[in-house]
Amino acid sequence: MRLTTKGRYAVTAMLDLALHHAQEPIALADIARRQGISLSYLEQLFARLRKQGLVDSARGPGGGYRLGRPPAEISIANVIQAVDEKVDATRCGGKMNCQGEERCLTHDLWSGLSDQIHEFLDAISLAQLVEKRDGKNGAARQTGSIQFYPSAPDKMAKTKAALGL
Amino acid sequence: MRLTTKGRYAVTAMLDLALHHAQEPIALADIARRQGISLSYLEQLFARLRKQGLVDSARGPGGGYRLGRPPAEISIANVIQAVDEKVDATRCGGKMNCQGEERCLTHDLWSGLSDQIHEFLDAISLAQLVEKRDGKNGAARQTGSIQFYPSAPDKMAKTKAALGL
DNA sequence: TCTATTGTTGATAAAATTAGTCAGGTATAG
DNA sequence: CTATACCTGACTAATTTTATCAACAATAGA
Repeated sequence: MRLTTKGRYAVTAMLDLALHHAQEPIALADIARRQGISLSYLEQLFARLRKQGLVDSARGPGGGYRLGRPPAEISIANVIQAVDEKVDATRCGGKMNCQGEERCLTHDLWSGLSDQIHEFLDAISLAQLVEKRDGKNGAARQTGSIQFYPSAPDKMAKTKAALGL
Repeated sequence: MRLTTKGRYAVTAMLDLALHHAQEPIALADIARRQGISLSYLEQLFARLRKQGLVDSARGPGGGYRLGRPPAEISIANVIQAVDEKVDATRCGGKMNCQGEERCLTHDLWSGLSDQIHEFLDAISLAQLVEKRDGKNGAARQTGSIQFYPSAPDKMAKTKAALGL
């Protein structure tokens, strides 16, 4: 799991879409203007988001993009993975041909952590982020009260367990 | 909070050090060989880690690096922040001069999430990762039972609260 | 004490990867 | 038709990673 500006742009754009969910399709040009991201870069990102089914597109005048499924069913991890093609984190692909005991050991530790991060981000949906701030007006950062991904209770349990709770 | 290969290398190297904690200093050449990271890159990373006091260095034959403080007192977030100089995540530095309502809105959502990720990683120490696999031999990834950062119980509570628990 | 060895430190630059731009094409509503 | 907005692929810029080099520090052994 990697977390770069690319993923941040994608999440930001998807949040923008989620805020206009169930309305007319949103043109990328609007998102570009609102979020301060270049149109051409957005086009590149949305090509991938579309391939993953995270968004639907409509061409022509009045066209644009819509969320491919309800915001509650799109996790942050979904979005990031769609645009940030995964790099073989361990560099020994599934800890084979990984010579030396020490190496596999640290690689195991890292990939364990990496899994935790992934589960963490997979437990947060677009809907949650949006709902969260509907309660408080604009004070989204002070009080962090993020709920778990509701449509995947099994993952929630898993993440809770992972946190030792 | 950014999560790139650079941070991964740093964490991997620090884990390697943690595994040899309280022994002789470890030469970077050893880590480079064991973890498959270029020596020169490690030298650059460790220059930063040293400046942050996360490691101590010893020169001369038999020299190398040691952890700067007990592994239980070094969080993953510490390591990543030391090498990955922070990028202004919102691009409107603290949500000022952020024209347009929509923009600040999504930026708030993002920075809230970003804070969560940071707290999450700050709640995991090197010691925990190492201890974790001491129980199970090599099966570190299947059962994720990461404990919270023991020397910072306040942060643990904060993270728990952030998760809505 | 002198010297060879091992290893750090810092600067600089090349190679490789990633991020972002640009110029054109395609579909569609009016 | 035509204006809008998606789509695609080639291109450039920026960053990350590796490599090279020149000093410097500490130690072991003669």
